[in-house]
Amino acid sequence: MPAEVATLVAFFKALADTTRLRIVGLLAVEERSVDEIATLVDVRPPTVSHHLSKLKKLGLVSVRSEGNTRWYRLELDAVEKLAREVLAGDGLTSIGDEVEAAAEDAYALKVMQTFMEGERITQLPRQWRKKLVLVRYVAQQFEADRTYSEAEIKAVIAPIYPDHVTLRRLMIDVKWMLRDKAGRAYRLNPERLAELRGSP
Amino acid sequence: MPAEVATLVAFFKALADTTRLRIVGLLAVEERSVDEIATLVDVRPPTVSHHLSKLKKLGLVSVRSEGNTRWYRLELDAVEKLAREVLAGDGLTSIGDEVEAAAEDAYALKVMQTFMEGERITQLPRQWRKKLVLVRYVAQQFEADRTYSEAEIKAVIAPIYPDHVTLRRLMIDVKWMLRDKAGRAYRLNPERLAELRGSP
DNA sequence: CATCTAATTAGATGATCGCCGAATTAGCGG
DNA sequence: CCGCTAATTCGGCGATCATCTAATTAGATG
Repeated sequence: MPAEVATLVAFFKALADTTRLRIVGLLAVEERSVDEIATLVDVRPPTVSHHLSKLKKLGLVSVRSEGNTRWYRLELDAVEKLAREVLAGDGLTSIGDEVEAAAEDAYALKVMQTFMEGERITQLPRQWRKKLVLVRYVAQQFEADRTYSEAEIKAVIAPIYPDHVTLRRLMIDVKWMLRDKAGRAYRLNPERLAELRGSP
Repeated sequence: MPAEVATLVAFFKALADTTRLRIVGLLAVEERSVDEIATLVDVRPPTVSHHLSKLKKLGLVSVRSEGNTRWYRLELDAVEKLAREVLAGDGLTSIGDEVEAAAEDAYALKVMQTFMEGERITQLPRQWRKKLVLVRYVAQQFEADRTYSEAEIKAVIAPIYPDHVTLRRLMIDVKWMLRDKAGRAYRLNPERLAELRGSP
């Protein structure tokens, strides 16, 4: 299973402080007491205690009591496990997918609100990705399981956007629609119908 | 060369924010514009710009201009390189060494200030590591290249700490001092003289 | 039981930092 | 050259967080 965003952020936060990273460094060498750490990194013991409790909560560090001094040690396995997730190659990519999946709809919606007014496209965006959103919207206006003549295509598109030729060409470039190689018949690409209906 | 503390902290800081990590995730999949990112992670463009500039300053991200939109991409090499330093096994350890080297003196000083008064040891600390500091101090009071009888040892230690027997035994346990196996002669361990003179 | 030491908790302060809205700059098209 | 879009910069607000001192808990010692 890929890394959760929240988990990774927590991990990075833990090491994103000079004092805390130095403490972790010390514990990577050998176990140490709060008091030792305090003098070695030059902060007061309460501060060290505070940092250690954070690290402990994440399982990066463990304690052993002896008398009334407490010996802290680094849980190297936990550290390496998390660090490895970042390296995993698709570790970051999977975060990207996660974000996209959650927000692709919102993006399409925003683009449509910007470049359309009701059912009509007011202007074609210049950015390719935004253009795609509108082309997809137009393609959704066609029915599956039938063919369209050039005139019929125009009849559907023109009310949405005057320059129907451009939009027809775009639909074909992007392969939402196929052109019959023999004559002048068009039809929706049957292989991508599900894709066209689904939200993304 | 091992990782600098400051470098690593900067790296962790960069990824230690949910929004920023999600942005990095998106860029790990494909290059994106500020505007797209803004809608996908649901913050205003100025915020995205702000984050991207931070990432760029660290070289984790690069830009390409096209018209007046700017396409950001992730520098995967840079990310992996830094992440690998953490995993390097001795990556964290080397930080520990760095901290120790810089502060071991301070630690010894503090221990001595706590448990000594002038030239005299007021009390022997219970923590082993603290005890070591004082034992080392005592060992430094002896001359190299000569031997000591038991009485002479006592003559050196007693003014510093009444229980000279304990301290003598400690010096031997820790191997600052050697006991002649035949008789009753003691001398500093010649193999560790340099260590005894140097500050740590 | 009184005392000492090690550590933690509590409360306060100051700095950092993410986020936003408003204003500004840069590129493009009529 | 004016208007539009994309992006950045600026100033400010609010939250988070590292750090400190002071007070408290827990162990060990005599």
